[in-house]
Amino acid sequence: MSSTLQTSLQRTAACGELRIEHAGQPATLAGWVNNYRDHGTGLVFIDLRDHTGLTQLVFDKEDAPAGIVEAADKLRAEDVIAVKGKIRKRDGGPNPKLPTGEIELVVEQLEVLAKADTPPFQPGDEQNLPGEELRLRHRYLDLRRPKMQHVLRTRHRVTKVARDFFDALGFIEVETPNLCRSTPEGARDFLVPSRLQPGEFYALPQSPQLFKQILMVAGADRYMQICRCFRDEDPRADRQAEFTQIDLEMAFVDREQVLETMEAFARTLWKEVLGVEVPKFQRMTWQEAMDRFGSDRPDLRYGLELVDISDLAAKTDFKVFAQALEKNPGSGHPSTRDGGVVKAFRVPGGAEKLTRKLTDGYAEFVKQFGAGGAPVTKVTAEGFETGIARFIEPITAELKERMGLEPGDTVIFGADGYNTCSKALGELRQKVAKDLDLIGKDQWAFLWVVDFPMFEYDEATKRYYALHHPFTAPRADQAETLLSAKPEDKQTLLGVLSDGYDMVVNGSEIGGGSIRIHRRDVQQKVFQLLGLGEEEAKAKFGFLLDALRYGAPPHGGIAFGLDRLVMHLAGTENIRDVIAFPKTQTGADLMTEAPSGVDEAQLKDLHIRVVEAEVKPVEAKKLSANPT
RNA sequence: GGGGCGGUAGCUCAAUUGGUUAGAGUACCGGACUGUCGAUCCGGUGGUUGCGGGUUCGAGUCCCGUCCGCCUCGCCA
Repeated sequence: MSSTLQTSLQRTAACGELRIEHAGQPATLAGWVNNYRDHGTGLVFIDLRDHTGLTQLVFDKEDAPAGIVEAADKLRAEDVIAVKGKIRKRDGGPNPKLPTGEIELVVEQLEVLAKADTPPFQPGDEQNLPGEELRLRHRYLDLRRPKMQHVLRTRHRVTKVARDFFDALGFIEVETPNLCRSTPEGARDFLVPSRLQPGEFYALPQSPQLFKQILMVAGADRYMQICRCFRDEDPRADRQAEFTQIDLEMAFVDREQVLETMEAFARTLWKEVLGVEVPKFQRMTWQEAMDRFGSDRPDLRYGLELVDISDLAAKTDFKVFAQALEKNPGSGHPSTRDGGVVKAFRVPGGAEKLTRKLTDGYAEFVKQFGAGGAPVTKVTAEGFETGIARFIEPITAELKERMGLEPGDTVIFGADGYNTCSKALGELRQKVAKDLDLIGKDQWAFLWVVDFPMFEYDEATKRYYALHHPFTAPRADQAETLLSAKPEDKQTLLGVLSDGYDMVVNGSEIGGGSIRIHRRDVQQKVFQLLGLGEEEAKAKFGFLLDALRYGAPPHGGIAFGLDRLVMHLAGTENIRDVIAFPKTQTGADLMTEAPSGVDEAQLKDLHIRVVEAEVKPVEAKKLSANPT
């Protein structure tokens, strides 16, 4: 059957909205054929789908004009049709699985708007989800799935709530450029060649950071933008090279005002989207988060807290402990010098639940974070047994007291430099929580992590790096220390705290920001410490230094990761699920087959020559990309 | 750049130690059927086991390379 070019039937209802009270009324529906149940010459059932749900259509020879049942007989999955008929209470009894399950539409008029080829997979079949590769290749089918429609709509809801919330507080949305100057710090830039200026390049923005600061200097007062950002680094389950930020900045504020505003936004979001009342956020310093959880974005939905037992470990004869404690000797806080530590966490009831197989796996697991292993032991009424029990026997009483150990617990140890030890145990803590199913459903553990160090020092390149970014202000009480410090005052500089903050929920960083530097001398000092010479700073950030010269208000802000917010609100573990057209791990869009080669003429315009040896074998790529 | 897992019918998967004609469910095609809703029943089509090479009497299975996808370390101011 050929389909029509235009529909003469106009929808009067969506497929998910008809109820028993509509029985007796006429209705016109349009949508996709989800499913057909063909009872032969006289009776056909079709489930018609749109983004709102399903309605059962009945084509019954006894109730329908001649020819319609025969036409319905030919309908297949994903055909697009419009139907007109009468709503009635179902003859065959209700289907409790459907919201529309008490009614059906008796079809009197059928229009086939588009026949569909047999689809590679059926969006209506939630039981039998195809592989993600296929879903991405046929994203138009994948997005028809009710779950994906829900995500699209959740995402819309989030941006809508954001715009309304901040508009009510006097924020204005301002667009900033996508063709930007490349910046030296931070992630790898995506570059765009300039046609008009041969050999020069734009960079796509990693964030509108400097533009929004300039807007504060320009008197915008309160700025917001929902903007795309680009970082040319390898993706992860929660990270895409191209992602979206809800970007915000406020003038004449201190940290407290920013945190209050942004916390109110997050709570509004959870209330509006999920109906969840989020209690006031906890706050935790970066140092405390690292000490207790081995992470700057701790998941507070469960315990398994890390305890420093270095002093007790020093009393044992265990070589692993002794060697760790000798690492990176020096004075000062362990976090700034990576001094050797021994830490441990208690797994309540672990003696029974943590099998040998699991704990052996943990030893392997921590190796990927640079740790040598993860010694374990079990707690008994008398002391310890198995694992490293005999080594820690001398400190039995003290260890039990320090960690609150109970018989039946397992203790997992880590011994290394502070950074490695914290990272390894922090990651292991999360793994144990998952393995033992300690994470309750529908728990929301929000917190602010504050008081980050300004700098970290990289031994390989022998220089400081900004932990957040180079425009983050030092905490007010640290400014003088910073200004008077010399680059060689390493202990002092590594101890300087910034006025930065991260919003964290369930172990995931969903927003990060800071009070910015609004004083030119402070900004210059930071550039200097980061190894940017005066000339270089002027060349790369002259516009910022100039702007700071002409009257900059104190300001600060935050950027939320929109994709991650939606992940949490939609309950998905994968960032690709909340992006309509995401890319794979090799940066490919499987539907459009981007990236692609371009014409010689285009390259010539852009003054670009591709080095042949580095071109990927296109034949092989195309062959496996198109199995059909 | 490193580590791990995967790729078999349109789709989801199976195939003993390397051994006969690579199977099942579903989809698709044909037929039957007037109350189904994962419809049912009968019959049928459908495969260069990602690609290339190697070992072997014999490879979906073993080896090497490569491509694609996922997880991850590095990276992500």
